[in-house]
Amino acid sequence: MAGKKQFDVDIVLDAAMVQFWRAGYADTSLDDLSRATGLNRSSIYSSFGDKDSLYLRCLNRYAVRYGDRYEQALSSGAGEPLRAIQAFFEVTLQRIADPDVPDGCLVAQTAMATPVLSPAIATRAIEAVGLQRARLRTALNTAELAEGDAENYATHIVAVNQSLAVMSRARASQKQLRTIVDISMSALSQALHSRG
Amino acid sequence: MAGKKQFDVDIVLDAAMVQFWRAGYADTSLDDLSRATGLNRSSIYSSFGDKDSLYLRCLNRYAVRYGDRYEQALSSGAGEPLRAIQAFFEVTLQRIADPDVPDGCLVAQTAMATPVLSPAIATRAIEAVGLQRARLRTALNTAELAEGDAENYATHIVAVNQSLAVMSRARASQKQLRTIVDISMSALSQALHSRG
DNA sequence: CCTATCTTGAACTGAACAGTCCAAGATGTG
DNA sequence: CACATCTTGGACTGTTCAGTTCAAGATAGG
Repeated sequence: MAGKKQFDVDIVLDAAMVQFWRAGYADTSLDDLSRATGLNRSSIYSSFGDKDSLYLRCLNRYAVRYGDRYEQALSSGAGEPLRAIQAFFEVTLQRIADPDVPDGCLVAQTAMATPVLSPAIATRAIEAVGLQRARLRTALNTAELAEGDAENYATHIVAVNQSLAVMSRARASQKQLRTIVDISMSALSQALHSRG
Repeated sequence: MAGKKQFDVDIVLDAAMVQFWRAGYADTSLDDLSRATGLNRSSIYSSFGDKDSLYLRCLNRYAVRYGDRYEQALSSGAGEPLRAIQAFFEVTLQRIADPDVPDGCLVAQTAMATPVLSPAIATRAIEAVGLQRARLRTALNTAELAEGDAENYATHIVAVNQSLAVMSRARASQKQLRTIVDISMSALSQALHSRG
């Protein structure tokens, strides 16, 4: 059982990420991680460092993976902000509908726990939210919308997107989640039409 | 030091509530509770039962206290849904601005942790969200809005209200939180005016 | 002022925790 | 086949956890 690494780092990180995502930092023990990944404690420590380091790596992985998908969604509706934002929300709605990953959102959950997490982890979660807002601001920065409005709608949309994490954990139905999104979309549509 | 209770139950529950609210269930130890309340472990157990029972009691206290404030806000704008909902959001915005209590929201945070909390606690948090939605539905059930719209806006507003908890923990400014609310208010205003 | 009653503080218990260590043994090289 | 190298599993450490126990002593009633 040695000589070469006996596992695929990406698969292990995915398993750890899902475990943290489902149960949170505090309620995930190293035994949980060992069980979820199939690795024993020594291998986890030698490959990923301590619990904080592994969590940070999982959070980064999550932020990059879904960040890419959000980015892609936003640019798929290029030039048409309404379609871009709809595609953006669709990423979240589909993730919540996917039975292979937990409800909620690792970033939202990390943000909620900032008072008890290490500064590095808390900072990373806040950064992820800020990056999300920047992406949205760019997608909304068209002739159809005043600059300040782009900023404001970006803030609103980031928040509504996070609210889906809370509501999905509160057992809201897919239909209810769509309703939440639809009303924000109608507000955006209104703002775009009053100018365009 | 005995004969009569040496403490005020309400003050103790408030202290425990704030502790849970700030740090969450998992990151609050009985030592933390003992420190926060000034009571020792025996007194906590004899007066409130185990950690789960105390948490549930704090959650109920939170739900009732702020539930009353939300209720009051909604009825303060009687007949005028727009004013009622604005007052509703104001309760949350002022709570977040209050330096005497933590950011975030005990209900939102409990909802986020449903996968690792006891069923009784998880159920109570989900109930609290449902009650909030019912309150909003009632306040929105006017001639100015179709019945289905009242339901839909209630769902949206509950979600946006929860999003303020996440965003406040992600260090959003008061101004940003107000922007989030304002855009939902504009959507509601639009829906009301297109009928009234 | 005496006694039954009740709160309280501190010590205790067994379990779970994060993190460390090392012998066993599989691997790749020569 | 032999040896140096590196991963791995499991045992171990010290700490912290939730929950229990109980003697010390304060209180209220007679």
